[in-house]
Amino acid sequence: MPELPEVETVRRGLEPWVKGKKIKSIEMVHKGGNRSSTFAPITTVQDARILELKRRGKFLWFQLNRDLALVAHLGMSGQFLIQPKKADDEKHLRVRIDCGDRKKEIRFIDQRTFGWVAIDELVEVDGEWIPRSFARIAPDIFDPKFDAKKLIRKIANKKSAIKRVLLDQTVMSGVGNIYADESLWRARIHPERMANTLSEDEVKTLLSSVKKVMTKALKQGGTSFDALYINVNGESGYFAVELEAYGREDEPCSRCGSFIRRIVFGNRSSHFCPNCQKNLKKSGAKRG
DNA sequence: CTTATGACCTGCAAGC
DNA sequence: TGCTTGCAGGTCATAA
Repeated sequence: MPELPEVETVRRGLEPWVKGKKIKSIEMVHKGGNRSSTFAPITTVQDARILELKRRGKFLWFQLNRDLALVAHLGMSGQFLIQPKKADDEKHLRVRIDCGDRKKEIRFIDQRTFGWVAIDELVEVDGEWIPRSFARIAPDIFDPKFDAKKLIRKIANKKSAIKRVLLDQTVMSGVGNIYADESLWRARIHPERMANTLSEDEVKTLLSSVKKVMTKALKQGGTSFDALYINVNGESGYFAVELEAYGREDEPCSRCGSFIRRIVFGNRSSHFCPNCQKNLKKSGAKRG
């Protein structure tokens, strides 16, 4: 569910509850997805101090005063909530963290179990120590390490539909199904266009669309369709009302009035305007 | 190496 | 009122 703007909204909401705090207790109430690292039991970080709450792409990472990190991924339905300690356990409660507040605790809740919280070891990448779980993903578009030139070259060599490339976290992280469709709509590029047929200008337009769409979404607290994505205080995000393509099948395009279409490829839905976002006849890769 | 596919899991809505 | 089918914000192992 959550893409970069939603994960960042959660990070900002959670930060004041954890930054500089000591982990008084941490408990795996119910095992989450089978992706959880088995590097160490979660209670290993008890008594550690949380120095920073960081994010790369869709991964959250609690930086500790240890050689270990506490890592979290929300998957499709994971959420962090600040709850009263005396509130009943939620049906899908996975992890409970007490950071010393007298009345409140942090809960990780996840209906679909694709999310997880785990201990991870640190590895060095580009002179920076980051958790092994996401050491291979590329920087996201807001990361100071984001290198547009390098990315443009990478995309130019991809023999795959541009939508797939946008979703590939090792190319650029943070983009998911909603913001891929929204960015492509904004850049007037068909999701099935082969990446290596895009001109440099088209790729630049696309990247600035990704940034623009995500910046706007972040200002609205992300996109909520239901209770599966909410901020740590239970509030929804309000970007859904501004969506132009995603989830708008058979509704008119706000630019030209044509009806938005939904197609399925790569096991995902793609929404686009058939008039504004035309696919080129496959002429193959450029020669020479 | 690259790219494509389906598996993982729960719950909801629509159609019969 | 069931039952079945399809769909959902993501990632990963495996196959080709």
